[in-house]
Amino acid sequence: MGNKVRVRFAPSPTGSLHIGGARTALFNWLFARHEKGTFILRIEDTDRERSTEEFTKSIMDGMKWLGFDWDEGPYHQTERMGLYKEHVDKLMNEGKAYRCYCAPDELEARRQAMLAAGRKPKYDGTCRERTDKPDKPFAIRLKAPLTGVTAIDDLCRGHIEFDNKELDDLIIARSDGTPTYNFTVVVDDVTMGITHVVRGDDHLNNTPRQVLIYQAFGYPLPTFAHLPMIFGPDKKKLSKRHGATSVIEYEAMGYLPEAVVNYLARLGWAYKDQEIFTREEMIEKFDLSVVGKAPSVFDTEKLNWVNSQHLAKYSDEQVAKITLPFLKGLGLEAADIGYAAKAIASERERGKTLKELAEVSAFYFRDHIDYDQNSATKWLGEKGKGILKTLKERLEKLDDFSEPAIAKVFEGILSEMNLKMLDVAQPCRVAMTGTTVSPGIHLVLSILGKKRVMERLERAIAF
RNA sequence: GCUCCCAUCGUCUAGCGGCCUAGGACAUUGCCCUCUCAAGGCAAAGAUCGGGGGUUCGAAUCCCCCUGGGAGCGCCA
Repeated sequence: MGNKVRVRFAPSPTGSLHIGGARTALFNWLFARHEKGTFILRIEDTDRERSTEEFTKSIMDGMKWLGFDWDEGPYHQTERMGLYKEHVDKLMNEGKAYRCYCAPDELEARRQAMLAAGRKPKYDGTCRERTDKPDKPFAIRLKAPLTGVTAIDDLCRGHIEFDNKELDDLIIARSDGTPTYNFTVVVDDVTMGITHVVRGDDHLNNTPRQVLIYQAFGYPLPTFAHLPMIFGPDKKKLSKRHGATSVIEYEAMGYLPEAVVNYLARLGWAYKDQEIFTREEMIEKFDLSVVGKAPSVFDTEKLNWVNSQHLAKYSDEQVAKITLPFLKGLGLEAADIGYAAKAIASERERGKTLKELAEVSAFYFRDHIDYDQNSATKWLGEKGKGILKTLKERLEKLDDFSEPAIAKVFEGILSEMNLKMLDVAQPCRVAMTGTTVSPGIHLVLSILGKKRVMERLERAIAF
C-alpha cells in the first residue's frame, strides 16, 4: 500500500480564507478522508510583500472552524528556500535551465509588441543558446521543449492537450535568486509526495508549464483535478462586491460550519437527490471524478435553507448554547440559562441563522422593548388597551402561569367579551414583543413569566 | 489577439444512446394548518437540454461548426 493518497491545500496568506478557497480545501479534505489518505496544509508565502502572519492564522482559523483538520503542516515555502535553490542548481547543472539576461522592461516591451501584432506573448528565446556570461543580473529560465505536445489527464476534466509551441521558457528563479510560483509548486508537490493536485480551475493553464518542470526533473506526474470556480449572482468570479466572501464572515453571521461545508460540497458535486449530508456521509459518498465542470453561482438563499436544516438537528439546549454569543453580540445577557433555553427554543423555527435567531429572540431578554410603530398604532388603541386591561386583571390572579392555564384565561375572555382570538392575541403580542410576530402567544407568556408579563402589560396599557 | 476550459428550469443539480411527455432541491405562487410569523404538508408554475449541422432505428447524452461565458498568456500566486 505504498500509493496512499496525499493531497494538499496551498493557500497564499494574502487574505483570509475565502469561499472559493474553502471549497478547494473542502474537496481536498473530503478526498483525503474518503481515501483514508493524508491532507497537508502548505502556506505559499513567497510573496513577501503581501503575505502576513495574520492571514496565515486567519486561514488556519477558518479551516479549523470548518473542521478541515490537516495531518501535516503547515509548511511554509519561505522555510524551504534551500530546497528550491538545490533544485534550480540541479537543472542548471544538467543544462535544462539557463541564465536570461533580458531586462524586465525590455521583456515587457517585447510582450506588448507581440500582443499588438496579434500574437500570443511569450519569451522569444534571446538568451536560450547564450554561452557568454555578462556581468549583469540574470533570471533563470527553464529550457522548455520547442515542439511536441504536453498532455494531462485531469480527473475532473479528462484528457487535455497543450501544444508546446504555445508554451515558452518560463522563469523559475528571479534575478534575486528567489524561485517563482510554478517552480516551488512542483518542487513542493514532488518532495511532499503529493499524489493528487486538486485545485481551482484558474490553474488549469499553469498545469502544462508545471508538467514541463516535472519532466525536466524526470519526476512522475501526480494526478490533476481542476475544480470549477464559484461565481457571484452576476456570473463573475466571487468577490467582495458580492457581499461576504470570507468564511469568518459566515461564522459571524451565525451559520453552522457543517452547513457551510454541506452547501459548498453541493456546489459542483451531487449524490443522487440528496441535499443534506452529515460530515460522515459526505466523506463516505464523495467522489472527485464525479465533480462537475461548469462554474456555479453562490446562492445565499439556499445556504440559508441548508443552514436551517442542520440547525433543526440540534436539541433545544444546544441551540440555546450556540445562540447565546449572538445575543451577547446584541448587548443582551442571558443570566438564567433555563429561561434562555426555553426562550430561544420557542423561536428556533424563525431564524435561518444564529444571528437571526438571536434577533427574533431578543425581546425575551430586553428590559425595555420598543414598539414597532405600525403595530402599536394598529393594536394598542383604546380597544386594544381595554382588552389588555381585562387580560391583566385575570392573569394577575393566576398562580399557575403555565401555557394551558393561560390558554384558559384567553378562552374565558374570548367568550365573555365575544372577541376573536386575533383581537386579544395581537395587542398582547405587541405588548410582549413590540411587534405582531412571535411564537404562539400562550407560549410566549408562559415563558416570559408572570412578572415580566405584568410589567409589559402595564406599560402597554399606559402607552 | 492567441491558447485552454465550460454550457440542463432564475439558482444548485440528476442524467453518462432508448426507463426523459427531462427528475430532485432552493427561490417563487396558491392551498391546508392557524392567534401573527415561521416551521410543516399539498399543489402549481418554471428548461423547445445555448444555436445549427451531422452519426444512429433512436441523442440532453457521441462528432463537427457557431455563439456566449470563464481562465491563462508576469522576474504575482
